[in-house]
Amino acid sequence: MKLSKRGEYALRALIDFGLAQELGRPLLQVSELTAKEGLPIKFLEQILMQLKAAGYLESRRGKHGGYLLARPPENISVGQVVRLIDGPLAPIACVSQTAYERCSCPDEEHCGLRMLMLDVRNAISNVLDRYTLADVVEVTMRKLRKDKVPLPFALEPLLARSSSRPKSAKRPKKLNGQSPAE
Amino acid sequence: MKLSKRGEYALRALIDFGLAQELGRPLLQVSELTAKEGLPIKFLEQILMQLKAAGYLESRRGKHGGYLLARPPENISVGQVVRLIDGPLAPIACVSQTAYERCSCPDEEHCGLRMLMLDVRNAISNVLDRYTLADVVEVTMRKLRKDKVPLPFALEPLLARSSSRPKSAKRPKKLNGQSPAE
DNA sequence: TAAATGTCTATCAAATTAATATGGATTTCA
DNA sequence: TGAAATCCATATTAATTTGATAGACATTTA
Repeated sequence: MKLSKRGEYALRALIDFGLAQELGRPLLQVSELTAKEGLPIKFLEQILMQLKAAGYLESRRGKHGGYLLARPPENISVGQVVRLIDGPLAPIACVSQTAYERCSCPDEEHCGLRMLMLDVRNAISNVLDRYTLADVVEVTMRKLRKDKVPLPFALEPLLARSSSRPKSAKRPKKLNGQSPAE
Repeated sequence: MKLSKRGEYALRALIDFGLAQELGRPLLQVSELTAKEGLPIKFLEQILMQLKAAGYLESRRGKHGGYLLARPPENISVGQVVRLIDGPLAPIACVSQTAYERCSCPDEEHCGLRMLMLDVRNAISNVLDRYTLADVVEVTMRKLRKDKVPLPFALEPLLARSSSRPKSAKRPKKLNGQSPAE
């Protein structure tokens, strides 16, 4: 029932982009991400490109380039991201809602394994398809603040003054005066 | 979130052993199983040996040998079987209850991904750890009967008269007069 | 004693996953 | 203008896992 590293990194990255946007600096460089999370940079690049191709991220090229969310986090379903990267949620193809495939058993309609795995699929979907990136970011932020953990993603890493505003900026959300970390 | 073929075959086999026991002929040969489910015989052999080593099955060697359940189906947790064959239920190791491992993220306690995946783990566990083999067999039997599907595992394949009784036989459960299939 | 079965271990092939490498295109800015 | 920093694109490889096959052996029954 594993989530692949690729899937893990993709979600970590998206969550970071969500946090970054919330904190007023939506644009992150690949190198910042790999530094914060300790991931192989070239591998992460591939993943970000895939997320971009799928419409989750957009990018700025050149010297002070980077990636940022292309859509409001409320609009990004965690389940869809997992499907993009790791394939269907269902443990076996014959119970997948999005990628059904007949399985080998002689009588699907009376297959005990299938009934069981359908329950599992639905259980997984009931989590992943209910949460959006915004939910995950929100609960993360809440927990960080509650425990007074320094928030990540300093407002200005070197210079990024002229970079664009978040696409669907919510109210700017005044933060408490934490010193940024890392 | 895949279940491996190995896990799939293991569960299919156990369900079949459960049905067979319920139908009064607990002992099945590997060849019968591969015939019914269409699986590679040598691969299934390995899996059955693993299930035997783990105490789920016992075996009879020699001419009219085969495998049968070693424990009452009520006592076989589907989740434990999946763990045996496919490893922990948790999508990532840092939320596993049975095989916890620290993950790469700098602050586990405030990791959004981790909170999310913990929910997924619990959702999966809430299905797989609640069902026993007996539950799966029962619902399968019920459905087969409701739809009047011929029940599998004829009482006497060739000769098996002298084979042992089921270990923890429940009431013999008079079946309706279906003709056996396959 | 021969046939039918499970037992055991080794090996292999294919697929998937994870990562690395290399060079190119674009932008910024000194 | 040109060098540095970044994203872009593709190819390659290394490691792991998965799925399966092979073959000799042991045991039981008829």
